[in-house]
Amino acid sequence: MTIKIYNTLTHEKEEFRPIEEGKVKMYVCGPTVYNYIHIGNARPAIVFDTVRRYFEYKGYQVDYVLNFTDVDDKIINRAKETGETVHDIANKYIQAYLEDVEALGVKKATHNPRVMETMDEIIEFVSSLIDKGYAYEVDGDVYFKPRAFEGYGKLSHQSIDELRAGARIQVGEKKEDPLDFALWKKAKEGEISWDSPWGKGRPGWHIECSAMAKKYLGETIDIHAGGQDLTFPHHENEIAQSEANTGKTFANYWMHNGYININSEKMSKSLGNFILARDLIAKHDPQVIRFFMLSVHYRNPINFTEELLESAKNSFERIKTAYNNLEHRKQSSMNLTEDTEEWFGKIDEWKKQFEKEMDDDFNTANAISVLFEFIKEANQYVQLEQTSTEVIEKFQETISAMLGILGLEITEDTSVLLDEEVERLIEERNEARKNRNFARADEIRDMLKEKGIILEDTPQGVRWKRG
RNA sequence: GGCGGUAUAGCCAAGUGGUAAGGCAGAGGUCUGCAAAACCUUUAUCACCGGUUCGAAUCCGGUUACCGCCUCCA
Repeated sequence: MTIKIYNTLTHEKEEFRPIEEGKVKMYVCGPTVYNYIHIGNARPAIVFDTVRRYFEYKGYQVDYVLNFTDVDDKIINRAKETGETVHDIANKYIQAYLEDVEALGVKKATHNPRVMETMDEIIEFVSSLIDKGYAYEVDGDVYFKPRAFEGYGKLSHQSIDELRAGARIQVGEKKEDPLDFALWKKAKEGEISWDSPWGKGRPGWHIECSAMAKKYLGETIDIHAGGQDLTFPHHENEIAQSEANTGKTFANYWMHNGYININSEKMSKSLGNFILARDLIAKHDPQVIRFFMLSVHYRNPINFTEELLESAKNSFERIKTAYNNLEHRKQSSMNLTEDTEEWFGKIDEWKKQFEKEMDDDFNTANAISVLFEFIKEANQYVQLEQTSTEVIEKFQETISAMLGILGLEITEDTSVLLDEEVERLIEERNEARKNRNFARADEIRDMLKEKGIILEDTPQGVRWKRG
């Protein structure tokens, strides 16, 4: 089965065909590092990490590039406010980003290029665009001319004349056309800058991604991804720059994730209604946060509330409970039962079903619903009179595999060994139950509950967990 | 003004032509000494109007509401 991807370029789901057999070259627009990331920034990190994981699960080798914008007005302003250097600010928040995203189960990118470290390539790129007549220099600034690039607007599906109405010229800019955008900005007095053929300055925002993608992935890449709001102008401009420069298709597939809303309103740093990823991680199990994000299709908006997160927590708990109940049932299972093979077949079917949903434009919402149906099957199995260890283990492996694709895992309880005292209490309770001294039995169960240990009596003996 | 998206049960959320997945919450039942967990049963005709079709949540037209992009933004 091939993977289908909804391509913003065509507004259709298309079968994924890699440029190079067995490989995926993927570029994801990363954060501007002037602050801690909010949960809206966390969404693409999680979503595209899941895309990557699924490709890898299917046997692809994925080159995953995520950049850091470490030279930008906001960073410069931030540095002015705090008295730190631009480098300090950037380093601090890059570190913070990596921590936050790791907590959320995001794998490390193959490359994490930074603007400061890509300056030579950027300057070379800009020069090339000037040479080819797509860009011009005015008094230390360099601008790109969208009108010179045929096909401008093809990603955002806007005609160049309609875009014109929205374009503005800011004070001090010397554009020939309002649509023109900066490739290189002349340095202001005392501002961080780099030498270039046009004097001291720094790159415009869009050019960095074109330069980095080319540097690490080549002139044509498979997938370019980012938040919906980057479609225009950022990605539109990237296409224009890259394709004007190379004459080749920049990216075959464009993927854009939906926003996270707070009270049905877009969350953004500019609106100030944001929740920092690290604050949320401190309060909630990051796995639950990830699970919550993946329970909605990546292109749809997510409305965030504490209640919805709570609901996601309970859902996720159901999966963990099922897994742990399987674990407990292992002790009372036999090596093989007559229908072992039959169960193996059934389990494989569920896995295929799960993959089918993922193949369809990474429909994690549907994949999760398959997982829940599978969980139900597992729960039913656990209650059979005779169970096979192999089948139980296969159930567990499959649950882990499905979760693994989503970047989730059943974490081992590190404090899995009972204190001797607790063990003794469970034993005592068993004795009490035998003697039908239920008052004492309940007393012990309540006592343990207060210590965070939940006892459950099953036909196969006492099952306990930390709650 | 231009472009685009969304509208499905109490809540969340899938579903692009054949009589509505899944989860949370609720109700009833089974199991249990009681509980827990689990299992079983139970809750919608898909914003509205009209059209196409044997048949539409799903296609077309219109209406309403909300949201986003067009300006830094995941």
